[in-house]
This record gives sequence, structure tokens and C-alpha cells, in this order.
Amino acid sequence: MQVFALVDGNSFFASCEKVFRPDLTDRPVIVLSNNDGCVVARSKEAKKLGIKMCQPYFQIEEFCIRENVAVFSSNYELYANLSGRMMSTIASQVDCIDPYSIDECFANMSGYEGLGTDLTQLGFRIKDKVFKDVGIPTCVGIAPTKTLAKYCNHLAKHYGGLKGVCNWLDLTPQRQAKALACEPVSEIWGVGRRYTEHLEKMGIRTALDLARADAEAIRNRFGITLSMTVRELQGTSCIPLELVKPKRQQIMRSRSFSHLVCDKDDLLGAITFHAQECGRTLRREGTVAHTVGIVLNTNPFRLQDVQQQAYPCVGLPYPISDTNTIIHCARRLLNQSYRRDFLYKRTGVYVGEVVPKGAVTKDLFEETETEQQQIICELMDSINTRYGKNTLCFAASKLGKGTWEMSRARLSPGYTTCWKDLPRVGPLLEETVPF
DNA sequence: TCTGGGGTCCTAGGACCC
DNA sequence: TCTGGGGTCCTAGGACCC
Repeated sequence: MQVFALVDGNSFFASCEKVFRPDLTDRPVIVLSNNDGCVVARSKEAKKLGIKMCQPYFQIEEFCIRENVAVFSSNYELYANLSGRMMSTIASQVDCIDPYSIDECFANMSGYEGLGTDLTQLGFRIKDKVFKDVGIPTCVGIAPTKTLAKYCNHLAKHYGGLKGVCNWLDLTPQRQAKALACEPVSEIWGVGRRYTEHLEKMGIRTALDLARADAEAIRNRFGITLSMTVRELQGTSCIPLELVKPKRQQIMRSRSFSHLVCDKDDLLGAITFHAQECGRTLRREGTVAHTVGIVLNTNPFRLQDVQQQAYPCVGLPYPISDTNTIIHCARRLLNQSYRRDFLYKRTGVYVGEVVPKGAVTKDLFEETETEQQQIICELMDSINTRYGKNTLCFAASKLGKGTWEMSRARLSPGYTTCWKDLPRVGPLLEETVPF
């Protein structure tokens, strides 16, 4: 039988801050998001005070002073460092792990029972070792599916009697049902706010209701993802360990401003910074991107303002990782989407269709290379006639068999073997683009 | 006054082809 | 003159996660 463990750092960011500050051991600690906007982590003492996750800090600032809460701005480098140490410590105790987020990972526990290992004891060993070596307190959930392991981890966190480790296989079927019956369906991994609303309307209110639902009916109503959650609650493993992390497809860098911004140069400054960060990440990871986009948001909490949530994106003639191109594209997109009368709160840059450098891009075209060259030459001629020589066309490709559209053609001689469909991005440039 | 910053996956429906 | 239906690709939008 397959068995999974989920090891999760308790109040991870807050615990990280405590590692190097023994004087904070019993004090309430909270960590704030960028710009100190809202609460993203709370120590158990802070939770006891009633501070909520994602609570805007300005609402509780005075309260925190009064209650002697230690307040930290987030320090992601520290957290990433401690996360890495936590993961390698866990990995030293089992044969393989599947890191899921900065503060938690799944571990393989299949096959240990045959060797006479008690899984609950193994859970305690992992927990003790991580605390001793890294200083981070954790909880461990053990179960035959990932969803149940997540749920057991939740139980381990909330029931002190379990001392931080909960093994589903130790519970009798009656205890299992009783535990699920006490849990609102919204606590289950994969059930968010929207699904909760819909499920409740159908009379599915507890985790037990969901576990006893008909997976086929759930599939028809909600799709494959939620039906897998149902089957996992029933004990059938549908979500395997991911031992090889898929390469990420997108890199995004964005930040909120601490104030509202309407000046284009201010936005440009921020966008240039984010573009540099994207380029740096691409080069560090040895990857290249096929699209560049920007994020442009007004403040959705200001109902009195005109709202814009824009994510315009442009396809590139060939994969890139250099900062100049990203900045150039981002500036163009800003020029297209920026509105002088809007009050902006957040901006960012993202690069998409990220692949390892040197990867062969899928060739979607039936034409031979010679025919493609011919088509490119014709299209370039027509564009040069219209816009002048050396015009670079960002936008994209072919509409159907034998039908090419100029505004969708990629016009880079020398790159015909890595063609790829790209989205339409509006009118052609009427400028010469330096590359 | 002040409300995070990343990501992924699935699906319905439209466009297009034969 | 009549005008079907299945397959595929793409996209926007919706949902979820930490």
C-alpha cells in the first residue's frame, strides 16, 4: 500500500524569525507581507490573541503594541535558506521527498512497514530531527493519500494530544469517520471558497459528506480535480509523489505600491526593476522565455475608483533571457495599456512559455523550411513597404492551413526552425526596434 | 490613509478544418 | 439546393494552492 507523509513547518515564517531570537520564544510573533500590508504568518501565541491570517496590519497596529507582539517585515532569503535546510533534513530520514511549498513537503513512506518500521515512530523521528537540527517545529500527517495526509497534518496541528504526529492508519474506521464529520468541508485540501459555497448548497457541509459523495457525480458537476479529492478522501491515491519537479512555465515579479500612482514614469521605474529581476531569474535558471507581459492593477478596495486589472502580453520572435528585450517589451505594453486618469496600486512583469535554454521548440508548420523562408520574405517585403525597412514585428504566425496574416507573422530570418504560434497583439510597430 | 506575491490546472466554447 | 458533425487548437475565465 502507498503511504504518504506531509511534513509542515508550524507558523513557518514566524518560526524562522524565532530561530535566531531565543528571547522571542514565548512572545507572539507576526510576519507582514511586502509594504507591511497584511499578516502572512502568526506564531501560536499570536493566533491565540485572535490575529487573523491576511489581516491588514493597519487594523491591528495599536493592538500589537498593546499586546507586545513582535512584528517583522518578511525576509524571504532567510525563509528560503531555512526551508532548504529543513528539506534536506527530512530527506535524510526517508528515501525520497516531494517539496510542495516553502514550508512543507510530502515524503514517501511506502514500503517501510514491510521492513518493520513503525510509521508513527518514523514521523516522530523526522519531527524531532528537524527541530534539533534546524530549530523549526513541525507537524507530520501520515496517510494512504496526499489529501488525507494533509488532513492528518491539520489534525496533528490542532489536537495537542497527538503531540504533532497523526497517522490515519492508527485510527479505527469509526474514529476516521468521526474526525471527518467534525470538519467543515472547506478545510479539505482542494476545496476553496467557491467550491464550499456550491457544495453547501448541495448539502455537503462536512468532510465526511464529501468523502461519502459520489465521485462521478462530483466530476460531472465540478470537474476532474474535485472528483480526485473525493476519491483521495475515500482512500484511493490519485495524486502521486512528484519526484521530478516540472520546470516552471512562468516567472512573475510584482509589487504593490505603498501609495497610489498615476505618473507613467513612476510605473516605468517599477516595471524596469521587475523586468531586470525576471531576466536575472531566467539566466540564473538557464531558461529562456517566449512571451513578456506586464501587470497593471488599480486598487480593488477603492470602490470609488475606475478599475483596471490588465495583464497584457506580447509574443517574441525568438526565445530570450536578456534584460533589454524584456524592458523594451514591457515599456511598449505599458504605453499601450496605461491610462493617465487611473490610480495604480500594483505593477509587475512576467515572462511566459519558459523553457530550458537550447530546448527544441515544437514545429507547428507543415511548410518546408524553403516555403517558410519564401513566405517570410513576402511578408517582410509587404511590411517594409508599409512601415519602412528593418521593422521588427513582434506579433505572431499563421491562422490556418495556407493562411498567413501579416500581423501574426514572425519575421526573423534565421529562426524559421523554431516557429511557434503566438497570440495576436494588435497593430504592428511603427518604429524600428533595436535588438 | 493603510488590504501580498507568487504559481498551477481544468474547462467551456469559439474558430477552423475536412 | 440542401447545409452535418467530429476533431483539434486556442483562449479566457474560473478554480485552487501556499
